[in-house]
Amino acid sequence: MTTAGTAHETTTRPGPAAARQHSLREHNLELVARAVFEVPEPLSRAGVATATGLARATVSTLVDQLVAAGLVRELPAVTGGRAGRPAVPLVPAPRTVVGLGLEVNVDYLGARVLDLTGDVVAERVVPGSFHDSDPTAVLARLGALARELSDEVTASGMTVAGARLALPGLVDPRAGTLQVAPNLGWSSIEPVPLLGLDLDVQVANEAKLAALAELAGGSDVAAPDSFVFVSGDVGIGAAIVVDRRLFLGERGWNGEIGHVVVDPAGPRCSCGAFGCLEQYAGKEAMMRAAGLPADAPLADLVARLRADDADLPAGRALGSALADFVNLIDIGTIVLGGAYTELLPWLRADVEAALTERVLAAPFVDLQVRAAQAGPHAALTGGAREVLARVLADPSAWV
Amino acid sequence: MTTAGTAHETTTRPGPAAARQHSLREHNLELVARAVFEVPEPLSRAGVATATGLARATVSTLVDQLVAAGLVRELPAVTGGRAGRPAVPLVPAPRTVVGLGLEVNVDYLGARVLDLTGDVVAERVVPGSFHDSDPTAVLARLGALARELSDEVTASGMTVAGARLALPGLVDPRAGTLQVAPNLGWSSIEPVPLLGLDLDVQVANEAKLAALAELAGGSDVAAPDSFVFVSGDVGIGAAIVVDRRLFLGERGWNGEIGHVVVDPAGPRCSCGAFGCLEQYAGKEAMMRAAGLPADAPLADLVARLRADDADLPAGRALGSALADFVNLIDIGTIVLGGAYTELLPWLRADVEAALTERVLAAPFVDLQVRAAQAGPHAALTGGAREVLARVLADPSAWV
DNA sequence: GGGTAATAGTTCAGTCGTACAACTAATGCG
DNA sequence: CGCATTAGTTGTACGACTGAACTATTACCC
Repeated sequence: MTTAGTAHETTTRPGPAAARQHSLREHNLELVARAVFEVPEPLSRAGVATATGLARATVSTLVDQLVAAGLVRELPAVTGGRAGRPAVPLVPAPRTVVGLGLEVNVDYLGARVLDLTGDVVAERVVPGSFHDSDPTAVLARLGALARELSDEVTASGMTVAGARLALPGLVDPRAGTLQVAPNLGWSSIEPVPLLGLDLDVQVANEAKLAALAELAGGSDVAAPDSFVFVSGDVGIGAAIVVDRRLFLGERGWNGEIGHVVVDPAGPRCSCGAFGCLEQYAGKEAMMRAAGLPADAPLADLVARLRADDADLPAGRALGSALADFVNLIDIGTIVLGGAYTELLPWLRADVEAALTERVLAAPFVDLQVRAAQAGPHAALTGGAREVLARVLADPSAWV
Repeated sequence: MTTAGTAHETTTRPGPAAARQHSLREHNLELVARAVFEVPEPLSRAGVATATGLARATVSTLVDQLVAAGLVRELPAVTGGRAGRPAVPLVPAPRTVVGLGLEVNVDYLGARVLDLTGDVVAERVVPGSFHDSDPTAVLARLGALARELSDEVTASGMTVAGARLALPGLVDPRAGTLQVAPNLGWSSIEPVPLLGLDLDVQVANEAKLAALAELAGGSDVAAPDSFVFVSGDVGIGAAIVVDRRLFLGERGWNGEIGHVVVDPAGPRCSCGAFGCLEQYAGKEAMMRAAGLPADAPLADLVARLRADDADLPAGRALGSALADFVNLIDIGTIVLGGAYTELLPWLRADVEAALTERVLAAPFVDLQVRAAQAGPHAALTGGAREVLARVLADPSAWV
């Protein structure tokens, strides 16, 4: 079923649907599933009951359904030092239902499979240079890679619930189209059919999916519930997460911080305007400012910065644009991803100074700037997690 | 019950609550209420059934409850030219449950009562100058005004469901506090107790409530489902509406477009930073640019513009800041309120030029700039409507 | 070792809300 | 005047949750 989401256009506003008996069950099934999945320590049926407020009897039937569907697994009863019948711990079932994350970016192409526990089950990442590439050829190649991976995990008895394709550009998830990806040189295509996959594949913006990966948190630090994720590379994209959900605006084309005005008298940008952030804090601009070739690897810049012990001039520009962002949307935590993760030590001072100087609410808010935790190729992880989150949100489809 | 919302802080994430049988009823009661309220032509019970997808029998019992609660009224059966038993049209009950909107702004103070049909039942607006005023005295005065109005409508048999107090500044609705309102000269106060009202009063930002008023739409033009509302006066505030709901960010302190960078080499702003939009497109800046005294009435500026037939220089700055806004949040419709409503003819060209030049998604979106429709003192209307929207969202509390 | 308290999980009758179908009510039309 | 048509009501069936009683399994104490 190679679908891209049907666009049920009606003249009347959609509005919420009528709630029937089975809507109740679906709602509570999701509630129980979340209770099992989003808790550090495994819960028992009784634990789920107290956590959700549902009756023990109700929880039992719901959990049984999740176990039967293969989404939840029972661990051996643990006879802890407490009196009473030992509890049966419930955990996300490993290696049963999995999500597939796909990505084409400027310098690599890859696919990653995650299971419900968050483990990486399999992955392939192919470095390359996809600047001004041919979408048909590249997507066919990624499709072949994905099919290989998918066949592999299916042979091991897992079910691939769906896939997300991350692209660095303006994407319409509902229509399944890519409007334009400047750094790939792609425009006006329908990427999903070109993959040739027999799966439910949806396209998404790379920064948005990377932000979702960030939500899972690092090994030591938990992710904040609301943050702005800024992915700095050749282009600069951002995503807004509020209460652990992506905020997409009208079409999902928000977060284009790379083209915020830093100085109207500044250099001309590839987008046609003058003084965009990208001309100060894009990867190529940072390289040139450091006296390096525009396409030098990031490591060269880091080495130079280590040696010179001087801040990046990009910091002031980035701080100014981020202050605008915070003034406009009121999110107090900023997570820097992409190249910025590694460059943060030489950016932090100027960014924080700009924020305290320019953000109106700064005296009343604890503004935080932190490095991304999600690791390399975060969009792959985010895409796979998004698929699995959809499974979690509607477990009844799997029962 | 002079409350300001309790802040149930728990260590665990709140999450959705368990759904019981009565949650079903509450959900469907809201669904039916919305169907009756948000439709231009009155619906019958059968009409509501087809519109909501609920069974006719279910709708009947739900409608009966709404009628019994006094939220919905039955009109005389209309024997239209069609065969069959005549339908009983259902309409929002006039003058039963009402909402109270309150506001203190720089140049006036007022209260307005709306009923469920959207009619203004009563209002008082007192012009004045509240720049650097004493919050205790001013709020006591507004409280007296509000009590007068409230007593009046209560004597006519109506029930005041609650009130919203609009203030031009940073407000924390949950805590019921005002952090700072620069143009009033107020900071760090709890306004609600100072009103001395025996009602559920909540504070809110003025631009946010004005945007809600805008949602009701004008007499001729329907309001868009998603838009950015920019309220331009001495200060410049904005609100973001997505799918007919306010987007508030983390604390409701978003939309501070007045302090977005227009030019880092520009004049120093009252906020301490340089080159903020307010220094170009704030009311006082526009007056001075036109050679008028900073506190001249808006009509003087309009007269001058009519005579000169020249665009406002503020247009370019405003357009630049709005382009940043659209790039960051992806909302295609911009509604200009406050002083901008009247000044739009002399701003439009430059604003639209900046948008098409700077917004990355401009080639793919129909960007629209339009004048606000909500009329004078929009925040009063928005506040009252917000109270009534809360009634609509949970009619079971009134049954 | 056996009794008791404690906790987990299951079973079952009770209640509530919706769906479906049959029924009554009221109108237009031929 | 009868029939078709549409609105609204009544009654039965079914599904989902609850609470209480019951079973299962452990720890602890004498």
